[in-house]
Amino acid sequence: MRPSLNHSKMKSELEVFREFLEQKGMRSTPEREAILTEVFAHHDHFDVEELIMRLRHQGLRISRASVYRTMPLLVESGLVQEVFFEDGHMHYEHIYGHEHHCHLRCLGCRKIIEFRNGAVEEVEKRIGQDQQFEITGHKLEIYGYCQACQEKKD
Amino acid sequence: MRPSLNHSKMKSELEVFREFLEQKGMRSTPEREAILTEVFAHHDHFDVEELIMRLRHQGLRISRASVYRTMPLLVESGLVQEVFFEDGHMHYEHIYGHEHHCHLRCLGCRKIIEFRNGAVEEVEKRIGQDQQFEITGHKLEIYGYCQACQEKKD
DNA sequence: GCTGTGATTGAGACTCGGTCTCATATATAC
DNA sequence: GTATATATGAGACCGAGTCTCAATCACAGC
Repeated sequence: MRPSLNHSKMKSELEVFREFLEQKGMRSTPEREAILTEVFAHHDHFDVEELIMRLRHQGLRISRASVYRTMPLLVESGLVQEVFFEDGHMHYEHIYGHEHHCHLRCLGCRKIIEFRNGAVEEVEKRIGQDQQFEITGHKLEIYGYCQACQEKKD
Repeated sequence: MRPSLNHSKMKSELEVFREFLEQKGMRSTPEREAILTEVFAHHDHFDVEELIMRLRHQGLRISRASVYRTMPLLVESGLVQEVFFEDGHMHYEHIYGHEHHCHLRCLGCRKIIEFRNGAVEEVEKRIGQDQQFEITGHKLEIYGYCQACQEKKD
């Protein structure tokens, strides 16, 4: 479902992550790389507890602390982004290798619909210029009711 | 700074809140109304702890539980919105009587710049039509570096 | 390849935002 | 005024995320 970019000339996420760590004077460790690999192994939104379960399921016993410590690194490196905060904890998705997209959230069934819309990026660019702001990213979240839930309401 | 609408023909926030509560079969209480009043007494973003301190400062001893219980009501009634989750807790602002605006967040100094841009709303409307979604609201948060922090980085 | 050392990990204690419980109080219907 | 269902307050509780510190490990320098 999620549109992918042409990967032929792209660095792998592992390369990107290693370079990011090196440039920060941090070390590449099996734990960090296993977390990265698992994050990119599925294409859905996830939260940290889910990720830990998936790692456990692989037979990898990486501590909760390490996973929590690694998440901000993945975000800072631009490989992953925070999507939304719900049910008391943050939800993430990997974004490296995917075109930027925004989220429609149904308040009825909690379904998330992803969509791409170039106009958003253009508006963003203009706003940055107006405000003399160097934009590094944005989060657009639209909420409401999906078609099915609109019908249920009636 | 924040653009206000023409209030001449508008219901007061208190009226809106009372109607909202009645329509939900809930009661209007002095605690709920004091919380509402305090929320509308200042024009900055706030978090629940701050709000509780402000209420205490007024000599009002409303329990944390009541304040936490009231916040979702204010949000659901459309008087208040969640702005962003930061430092481990949610931040709010009152929106009733103000034009819709979005937020630029500086990752350097954490400053928040509010701005209004009609193009965002138009894009949103179009997206809703495309996806057959009934849109009730949206949150656009752009992050990056303000002019001062850009200079500091060099 | 071995060594030294500073970064990293893991286990579990800890913090703190937010929720829940339940006895008491109170808003509203009659 | 009375009945009753809803709301409040105090504090216990929950759970996401952080911190501590001893043990381990990645990597630079030899």
